[in-house]
Amino acid sequence: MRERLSGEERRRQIVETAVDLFSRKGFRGTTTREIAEAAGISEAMIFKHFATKRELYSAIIEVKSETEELLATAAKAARGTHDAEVLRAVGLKMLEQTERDPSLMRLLLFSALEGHELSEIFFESRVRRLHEFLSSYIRKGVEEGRFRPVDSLIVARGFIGMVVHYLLIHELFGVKRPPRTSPEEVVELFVSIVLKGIKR
Amino acid sequence: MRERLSGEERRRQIVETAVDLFSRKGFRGTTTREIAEAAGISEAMIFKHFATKRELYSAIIEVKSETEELLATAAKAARGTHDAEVLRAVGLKMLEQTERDPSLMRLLLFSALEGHELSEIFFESRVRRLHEFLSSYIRKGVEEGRFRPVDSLIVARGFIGMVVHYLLIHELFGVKRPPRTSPEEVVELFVSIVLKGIKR
DNA sequence: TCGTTAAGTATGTGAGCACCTACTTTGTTC
DNA sequence: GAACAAAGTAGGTGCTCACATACTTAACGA
Repeated sequence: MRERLSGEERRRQIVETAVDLFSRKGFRGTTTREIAEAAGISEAMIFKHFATKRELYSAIIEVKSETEELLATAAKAARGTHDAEVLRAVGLKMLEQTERDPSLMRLLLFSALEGHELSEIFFESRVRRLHEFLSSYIRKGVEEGRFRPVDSLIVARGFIGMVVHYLLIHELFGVKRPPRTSPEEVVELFVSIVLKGIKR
Repeated sequence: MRERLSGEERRRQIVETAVDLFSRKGFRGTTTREIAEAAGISEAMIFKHFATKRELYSAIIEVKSETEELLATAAKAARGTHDAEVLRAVGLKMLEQTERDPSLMRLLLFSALEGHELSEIFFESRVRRLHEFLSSYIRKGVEEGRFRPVDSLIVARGFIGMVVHYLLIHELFGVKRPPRTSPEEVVELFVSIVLKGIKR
């Protein structure tokens, strides 16, 4: 016998199931039938909760854009004394979060490539705000004379790019992780390069 | 009246048309009907040249993996005197190549996300070899004492990550380019950060 | 305990997909 | 200029997809 859930619960369960499938196979690559099977219900239940497949996809993206742990961590770290702490916190959080659940990164890439209109919202909440945060932090360092005069936004993106690319290579292209190098060491190296690279 | 081409020519034309469509909409998002229409022929012609849609996709990836201008440029630059020249050459080439034709980058991402089996070959020829090249260049610098002892592969990926992420943001997420900063300046900044960051 | 509400299902349906079959046109060769 | 091979087409075919319809079952308050 199948478990009977409340509307709210079932809705959440459908979203969770769909996240997994969409992130692995994309919007077009995932069928509503598959989602229903994986959730252990009939297809019609999906359409009772979401008018269209696209609406389900949008619901996912909205839910996923909300969980904004990353920025909070970064902001807290920004009150630390050393520049290294801030960058390290951001880098490690990105690594940890993505390695624990790569579906977000894949979803972001898929929606951008497939040209989903909600990709922008997603990008805005997940990427842009992080860029802004790091950028303004670096700009302050420049103004205070700790860093040489650089375009802070480009530097911020550069640092994030290092980390993102590292993740991309492992999570997306399946390159096996270097056995003797820990994530902490990798982030540490990136942090030290950027900080040495922009200091006066 | 439609132009009648030789088999070889038509085959090439189909591939070119398909590259454009696949890179914009992915493998699953592109229909053989669309390709035929865009190429100005009937669908059956596609299947006369390629047994399956997947075979057409594979043909594309093989063709696209071959054009190895990038590494050649890099290798030439490696004979230059200054480290900056080498990194600059690699970075600029990546920028220039991708901005002229973003389809390659999109194709690479799509095939990795969609889990196409040829993604690996693609990755190997386009990405991995560049990593190896830069990595061994940096390793030499470390051995010769110009750079501090760092994991050369991580650094190489870090630098490439900076450039790739910059491209990703603009080509994929459609962020408008900063009006006052030229690509040359951006690459120059990345190069200077990495070189200052790893020098003794 | 009965009536209402909402969760849930079985079974379509029309559109669009990859791919096929049976055929016609065109360039080339002797 | 006839024979032949290869380029090209019109019009399917069966399958899968998103989504719809008509129904059944369970939960729960009055």
